[in-house]
Amino acid sequence: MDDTLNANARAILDIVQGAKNHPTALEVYERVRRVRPHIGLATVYRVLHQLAEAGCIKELGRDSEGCRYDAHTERHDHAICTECGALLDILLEVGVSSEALQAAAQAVGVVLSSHEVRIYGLCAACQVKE
Amino acid sequence: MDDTLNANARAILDIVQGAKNHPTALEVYERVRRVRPHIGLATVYRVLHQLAEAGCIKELGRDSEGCRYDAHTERHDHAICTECGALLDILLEVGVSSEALQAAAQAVGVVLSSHEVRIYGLCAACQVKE
DNA sequence: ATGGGTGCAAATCCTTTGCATCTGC
DNA sequence: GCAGATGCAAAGGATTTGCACCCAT
Repeated sequence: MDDTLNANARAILDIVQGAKNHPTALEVYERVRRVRPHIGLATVYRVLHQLAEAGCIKELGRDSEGCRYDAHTERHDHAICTECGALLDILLEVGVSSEALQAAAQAVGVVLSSHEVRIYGLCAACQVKE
Repeated sequence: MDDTLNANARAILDIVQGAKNHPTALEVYERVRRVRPHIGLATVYRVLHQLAEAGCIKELGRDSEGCRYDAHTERHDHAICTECGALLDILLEVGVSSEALQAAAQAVGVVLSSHEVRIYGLCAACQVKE
């Protein structure tokens, strides 16, 4: 999956995979610069798109900071803080029944390929601040 | 819920509620201009935030076109086209068990307030193009 | 020499902000 | 007259693009 990657792409993939959070393109840029100081921001964006296209990473939606990337490619769910926007990985033990998903998808003419549950609420840090 | 709104806010809320799709701020702006030609884009953004804050509408995540708004405030789910990004309302008849949601939220220290299921796949229009 | 990948800078796009003006009370 | 709302234009921030350059083939 990754032996075709060049040095920049390799470094970027390593960073996304090694990140504990879901880094934005800018965060990836800053981190990759420590290893490859001459890399340009445009290359980071280009490579992130390629990696997402290739399925090595996933592009999560944008929030106020920008687009976030996730190297955790197996199906999983997310918890999102309604206050600060923090995005945390979760895994629902009991998923949604796939018949229900299929039915809902069919109802709007969509060919189902995956799904994700998002739960919203206050994260631990924001509970304290309230 | 809306008798405290002024004319601009009223017009904007009407437009979001009357929209069949999930309009972006720019779309709302263009539509509200037909009714109130002097309105500024900044006011549209300000009012949309206020309405979202007040719970009259919901702010959906941003996609390539920008931030989308939804006047459909009851809990529901979405189908998202992986090709063109189209965002469609769906409702899963069989939801996720609330115990599972609670458990997952607790596991990451989040106080659960709502949830949403997202299904991904090709929308009808994009199936044809493939 | 050739083509893809790269860096830089400029351009774009959406969104926010500053500020002077206008409005309703 | 004042406080809040508004329009306009400028600023801000993320992402994309144009283009010349460089490297490996």
